Amino acid sequence: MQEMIRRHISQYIELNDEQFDYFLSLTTSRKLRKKQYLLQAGEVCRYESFVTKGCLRAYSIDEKGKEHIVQFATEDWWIADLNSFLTQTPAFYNIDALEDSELIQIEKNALEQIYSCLPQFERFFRIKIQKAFTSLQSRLNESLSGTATDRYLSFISKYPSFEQRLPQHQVASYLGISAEFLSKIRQNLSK
Amino acid sequence: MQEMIRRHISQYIELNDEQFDYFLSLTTSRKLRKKQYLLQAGEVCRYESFVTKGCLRAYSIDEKGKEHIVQFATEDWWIADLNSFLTQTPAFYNIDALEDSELIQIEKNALEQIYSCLPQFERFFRIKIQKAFTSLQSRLNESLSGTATDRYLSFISKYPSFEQRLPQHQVASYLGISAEFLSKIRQNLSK
DNA sequence: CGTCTATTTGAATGTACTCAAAAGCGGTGG
DNA sequence: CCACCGCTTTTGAGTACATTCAAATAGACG
Repeated sequence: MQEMIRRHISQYIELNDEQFDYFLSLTTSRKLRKKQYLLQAGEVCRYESFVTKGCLRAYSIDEKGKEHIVQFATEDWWIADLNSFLTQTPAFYNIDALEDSELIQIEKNALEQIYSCLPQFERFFRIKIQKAFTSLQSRLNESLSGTATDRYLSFISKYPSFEQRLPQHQVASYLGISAEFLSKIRQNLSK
Repeated sequence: MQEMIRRHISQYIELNDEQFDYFLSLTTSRKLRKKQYLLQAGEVCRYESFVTKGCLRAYSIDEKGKEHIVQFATEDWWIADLNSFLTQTPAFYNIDALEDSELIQIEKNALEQIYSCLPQFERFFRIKIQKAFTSLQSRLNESLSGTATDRYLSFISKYPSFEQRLPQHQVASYLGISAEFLSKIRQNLSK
């Protein structure tokens, strides 16, 4: 599970044993049970979390009590309320586990220590966030331009495995539609 | 106008005269007339552009020929098709000028040279893109959770000056609604 | 086995879109 | 300086996409 994050980081920057051990020494690991919160809106997001096992979601709750999923994270993904983490202010999003999960976590102080000792990590997180940005932009663009059916088809082609793994109403929440309507969309597609 | 970008960068990282001059020596400046393209979908996005004057937009065009604005950029903003710029592949978005504009541009090679000579620029662009990410996330969340009226109100409170500066149908395109419907929303709000 | 949650189905409703036409506004040329 | 042209905004009628609410069915888990 440490190997997992090492391979992940090594895709973007060079890292020798000593450097990696230093990085690891500043992280902690953690297990979450299904349905357990990693973060609740209003708390400060203390960690960026790398998922080594399981599946989590970040979501907001609107005035009517409805949930809106902004991100899923499975193996090899990072998850946090980034704004809360960076500014150490109360979180807007909730994060919880959709399956029993395992994480490697890093605190803000530790991350800044890493940035100063191992500046290539600036690069690593710059690249990661750039990728996250462009895919978020494409998701926004789809939600501006396409119909719910378009977005659903795009979702299952981008993330085929999620289709198996996630309950339908979670996918509906991610797509920004009601669970009932997703059911109707699927019914239509199957003919 | 060089002063403008210097102040902008100095908000995030330390920069002495020599370093700034080196940075500047790797940039070029450019003027655009209203309606002129900075980038057309299909071209490779060669530059990240910092706006010192004027206003630009990045937008996609869907199958039906409709435009969807993903970003505006006025003074002190950066604009690019980031995915195209980073991977040097054909752009998905178009970028053009909504007003006569002036830019400071940097090419990918130049930027990488800067990253290696002045590593604090890694930090600068990491921070910039993190902010862009969190505000994009909040925009997506609004489009998942709220009605068009909510999004319009949020838009004018976040960017009051845009309201003056931009034609209404551009705002509508940014919000993901038709120009006619925005007109109807405004009519309702004014009573 | 029973309970709780997830999915499906249907009817009524609401939100936003399309198309068409009219009104407003700004710039340009005669 | 005014008339005209093009573009933006408004208004209205009809339509499409997605929601809500309710009820029935199906699955999952202790």
